[in-house]
Formats: sequence, C-alpha cells, structure tokens
Amino acid sequence: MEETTTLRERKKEATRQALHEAALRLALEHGLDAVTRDAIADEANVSRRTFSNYFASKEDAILHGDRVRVQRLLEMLRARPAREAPWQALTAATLAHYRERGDLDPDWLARLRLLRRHPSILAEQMAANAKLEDELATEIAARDPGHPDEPMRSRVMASAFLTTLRVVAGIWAESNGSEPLDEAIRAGLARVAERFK
Amino acid sequence: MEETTTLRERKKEATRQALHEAALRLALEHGLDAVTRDAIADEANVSRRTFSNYFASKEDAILHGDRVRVQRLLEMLRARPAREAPWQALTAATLAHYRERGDLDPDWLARLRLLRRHPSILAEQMAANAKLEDELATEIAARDPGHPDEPMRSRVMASAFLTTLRVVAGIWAESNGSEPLDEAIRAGLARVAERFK
DNA sequence: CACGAGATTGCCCTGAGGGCAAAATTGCCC
DNA sequence: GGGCAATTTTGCCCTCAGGGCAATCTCGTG
Repeated sequence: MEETTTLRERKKEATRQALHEAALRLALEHGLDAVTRDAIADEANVSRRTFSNYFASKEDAILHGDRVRVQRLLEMLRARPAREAPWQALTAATLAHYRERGDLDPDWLARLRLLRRHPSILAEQMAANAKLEDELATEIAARDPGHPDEPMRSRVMASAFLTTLRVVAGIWAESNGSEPLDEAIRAGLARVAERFK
Repeated sequence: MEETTTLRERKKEATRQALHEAALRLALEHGLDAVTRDAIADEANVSRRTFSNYFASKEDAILHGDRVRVQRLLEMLRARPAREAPWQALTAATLAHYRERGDLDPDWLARLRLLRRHPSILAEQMAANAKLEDELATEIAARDPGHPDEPMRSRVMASAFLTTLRVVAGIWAESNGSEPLDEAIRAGLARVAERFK
C-alpha cells in the first residue's frame, strides 16, 4: 500500500485531517460558537497559527470533508464514458459514490444535520454548492455538445440534479433508514429524469 | 402621502437605509475589504455601535436591498390568482417585479457584479438564495395541491426557476443591454417551462 | 551530513461581534 | 410646555478572527 507520496506530504495531509476531525468533534460536542480556533488547534496538537495555515475558518475546517467528497464525485463523473448521456452519467457516478462509503452512524448524522443549520456553516455550504453546480453544468454541457438549449439546459439540469439529491436525502433522513439510501436516490433521479429526456 | 408609521419607525427605517446605502457606496468605491464598519457608520452619521444594532456585518448591510426586493417579489407572487399554474404565476410575478424598477445604470451594475464575486458576499447571497428557493417551493406546492410528484416537483421547479433567472441575467449582462431584460426573461422562462407542463 | 526548501510557531496588529450601562430621543399624558 | 416611560443611540470594554512577518524546526537530497 505504499504511495509515492513523500513523508512531508503525508504529514501535511495527516495534520489537515486531524484539524478537520478536531473541528468537527468539538463543534458537534459543544456547538460551533463555543469552539475557538485555539481549542481546535490544541485538540489537534498544533499551534493556533498552524490551524490558520490550513484553514481560513472553523467553518472551512468543518466542511473539509465535504470538499473532499465533492472532488471524489466529480472524478467519478468525469471517469464515466464520454458518450454516456448526462443524466445517466450523473446517476451512475452518484450511486457509485454513495456505495463507496457505508459509514453512516445515525446518531452522528443527526447531530451533524443540526450543526449544518448554523448560519455560517450554511452560508459556506451554499457557496460550495453553487460552485459544484457550475462544475456539473460544465460536465453536462460537454456530454452533448451543440444541444440547442445551451447554456440553459446544462445549468437547469445541474441544479435540478442537486435539488433532487437534497430532497431525497431530506426525505430519507426523516423516515430514518427505512429504505436503503441507494434505492431512494435511484428512484428520485429516475423520476426527475423524465423532464430531461 | 402620510403613512400610519410613527416618527420612531420612520427614523429607524431611514437609518437602516442610510447604512445600507453607505455600505454599498463605500464598498463599490474602495472594495469590500478596505471598508470597515466604522467607516460605514461615519458615512451614515451614526456611531459604530449603531451600525451593529442594525446589521450583523458589512455583507448583511450590503445585501439589505436584495432582501427587500426578494420580499417584494414574494408578495407579488402571493398576490397572483390562486388558481394560476405555478410556472405562469412565477413568470408573471417576476416580469411585474422587474418592470417595477427601471433603474439599471450599467456602470453601477458592472461594479456591483464585481462586488458580488467577493467570497463573503457570495456565501451570504447563496444562503439567502436557498431560503428563497424554499419559499418559492412552498408557494408552488400550494398552487397545485395533491400533485403526484410532490415534494420533488415543487423543489425542482423552484430551483429550475431561479437557475433560469440567473442564466438569463448572466447572458443579458454580458451582451450588455442589446435586448430588453424583460423580453430575455420571458423567453428564457418560456423555454424552460416546457419541462414543467 | 550539510544545506535548502518547506512547515511550524510565536508575536503582533487590525477589525469583527456583541454585552452593558449611560445619555439622548420619541411618544404620550397632564 | 413639562414630565415621564419606552426606545434608541452611543461609548467602553472584552474576546475572538484573520493574517503578516521572522525565527525555528523538519524533511529530502546531493
């Protein structure tokens, strides 16, 4: 399992991960507002200043995991066959992505959902979401060049896609785990798909 | 033109507006980062502390106008006949709303667009947008109760609607003013409408 | 093993955010 | 008009965020 990364890089990544996890843990335990950058740095055994070298803010640190996951999803999407229709590629990549990680402790998720209602987290998250939507639109547009409705179609499709995921996740979260998330996503995406034939 | 508002309320509103305009003016002139709350307060002839009584941050102050406009749009939407189909109501309310304010100095708009690329503005704006999307979805759902695809349909429609507006505005902004914004919006919404018959 | 690139840390300064109580302003009654 | 209660404005203070800078330490390589 040896990677071609240097010790430096591995350490850097470990520090980043440690800070991310420390931030998440402390915020979940005490609430976001009660946690300072100093506390997070302490928890991760680095200096306050080092925290700032890695992340611009608490919110940034907490959402690090999301960024990684989004990157991963984009990779999987780009890896789909180029001739695959956009919505189909989106669906396949998403299902693969969700299958890739089964770790979903319900209790942890519940507290996480609470944390995400926090205004400052919400704001950063939405901004990240807008960026993702843009990238998805680009990827979609690349998959059927010369479509008459561009650039409208790809944008609308990207936002419809993300909205569908959000709604499905929301519904799934409420009626907790009564149905596999996989299946719910597949069904939800299929239903909306008809509008983008 | 006498309103039934007390002097207190009118003064309060005037102060809020003054702070908003001061914030916008200074940010457009010097860039958001170069403007402090103290400077904004000075510009509006109140104390720094009073600024904080009205707005939680510079971003908040700058986006005050948007909040007001969004509220106005929602009012107009709710005022549409209850039996009107969702997309039609959205279109009508939007067109009425844009017609209501013709003030669009291109130079001012250009700088405003620049300002909105600022990360912290962007984040707040996106969060506000998500909230608006939610309210639109509620309004949409109310307009055809018992639709088989709820709650998916209303959410997806709301996001498609806002995305369409964004794309139209973007295109219109680039090819500056070659066509009335009204007409561009109408055309864009009509094109996407077909997916939500 | 020595040295250069890169990472960590401490120090410092400006600005944000918000509690609190004193001072000013407004609304209302006599 | 004058007095009084409610509301708003202001100044003071304290903690935390963000980030520049230089000293120090660690890793990778010749």
